[in-house]
Amino acid sequence: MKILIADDDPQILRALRITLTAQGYEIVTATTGTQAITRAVDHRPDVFMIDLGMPELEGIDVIHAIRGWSEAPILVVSGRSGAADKVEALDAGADDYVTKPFSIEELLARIRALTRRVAHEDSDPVVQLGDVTVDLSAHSVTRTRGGETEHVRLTPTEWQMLERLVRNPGKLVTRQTLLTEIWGSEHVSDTGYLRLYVAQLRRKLEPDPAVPRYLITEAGMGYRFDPDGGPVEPARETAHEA
Amino acid sequence: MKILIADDDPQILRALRITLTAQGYEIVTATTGTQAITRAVDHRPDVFMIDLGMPELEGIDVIHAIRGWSEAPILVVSGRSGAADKVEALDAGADDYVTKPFSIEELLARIRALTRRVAHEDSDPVVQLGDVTVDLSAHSVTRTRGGETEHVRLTPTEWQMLERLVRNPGKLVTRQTLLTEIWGSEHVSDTGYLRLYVAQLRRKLEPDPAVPRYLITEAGMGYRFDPDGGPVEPARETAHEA
DNA sequence: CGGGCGCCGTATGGATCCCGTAAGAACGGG
DNA sequence: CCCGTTCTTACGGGATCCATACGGCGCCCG
Repeated sequence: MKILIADDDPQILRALRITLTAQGYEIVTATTGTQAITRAVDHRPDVFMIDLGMPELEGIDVIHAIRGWSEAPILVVSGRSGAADKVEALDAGADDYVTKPFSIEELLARIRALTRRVAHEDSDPVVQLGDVTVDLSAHSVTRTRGGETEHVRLTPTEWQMLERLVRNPGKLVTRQTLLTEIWGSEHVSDTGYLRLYVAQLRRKLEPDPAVPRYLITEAGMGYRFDPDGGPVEPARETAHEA
Repeated sequence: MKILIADDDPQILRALRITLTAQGYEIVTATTGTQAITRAVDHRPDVFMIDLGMPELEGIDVIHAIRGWSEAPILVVSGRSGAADKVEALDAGADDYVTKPFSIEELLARIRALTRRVAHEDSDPVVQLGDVTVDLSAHSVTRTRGGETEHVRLTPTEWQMLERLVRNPGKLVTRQTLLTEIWGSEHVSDTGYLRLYVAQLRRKLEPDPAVPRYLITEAGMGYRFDPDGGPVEPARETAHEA
């Protein structure tokens, strides 16, 4: 997420750069109106923070210029607190207006509110197991067969186990961990739950349940989810390499 | 353009109603949190103006509830000017925060800024469930049978539930989520509400209520709306078939 | 080299919980 | 006071979960 900050006060610029960088934003700064436009065209920021009282070009004109080609949110930061200034800026195309001095926490929250609408493409944890798609956020499992998608129904316990495995791709999940996290801390002795539900999951998810490629069992330790699907032909000899 | 104003001060309500009506807006008012949610579901406003200090239900909870099914802009109007309150409201899903007393001109400008963004978005929430059409924006359900269209009446609670499900197509909606968002955060134990209203919805919407194809129940977890209508042949238990 | 043992996969049956349905009471607005 | 909505209660059916049993496989050990 890239933010362009246009302010003629270098001290404010420095402070904001430090704070916003710490929040994970990428910062581009400008000290004049013309520079703001130039850098905006150059860097294509996702959010604008624009001060009104800049030399060379008024902030209002900068807003107009930006709105000529960008839909990105514009947050105006200004020392003027009059209603007329706010109305003018907002009607020019700004999305929010904050007066100096402002709380940095509030500013961050307003930036989050503005970017929330633009950046709803937060990567959904979606995992592919051959022709089966697992969407953890939607709690849905679908199998695509010949262009047709059909839903695969999972019981709550099956979900619990699948979630534990998929959220740790490639890593071993101890039998102990699964038992205590799903059935409670008092369960330590394996009475056969795991084998049961792993079998059930494989039957519903694996292309060939008899030859597991994604839900791998580590004998004596636990289970592991292999996101790559393992080898296609497991019957060969892959003995000693380096 | 319809605006819902939720405030416990009837005097403010009256003043805002006059001013905003003069601007060409359609106004819906509410004086309590629960009433705000009810009327929101009922009238589907394009913008929300919510006061924080309302009885029955905190403004924050109202914001959460609205965000459960609506993307409409939320403007918080509050007497509290602390940064913490602002951060909390904005992070809960609000788009703007204005402190009382406020300039009416500024308020109008902020509303214009918020609605400007919505006008560009073009999600037309119309869903088909067999021969039944659900128009979320128009707040209407019609069944077309042999060229003839008849109106289907839904109670407010039925709408609440249908909204939650249809707004999240394909995604599982937890029983917990439905309970807390529709009946309040104090409800956690299922006393049978959900089964009741889901049955009611199925009776009114499903082509064959005995074999649900759109309002799918996920045993032990919640419910899910399947926009594709699922398979014609309901999936049997996973045995050993090709 | 062979047997014993432990671990894993699979199948089956019963106990329990959850879901769908219905009928009736309580509540609130017109 | 009537009517629509919401809530309570109860019951039958089905799904889920759990316990048990059996066969296969690899590993350790004799």
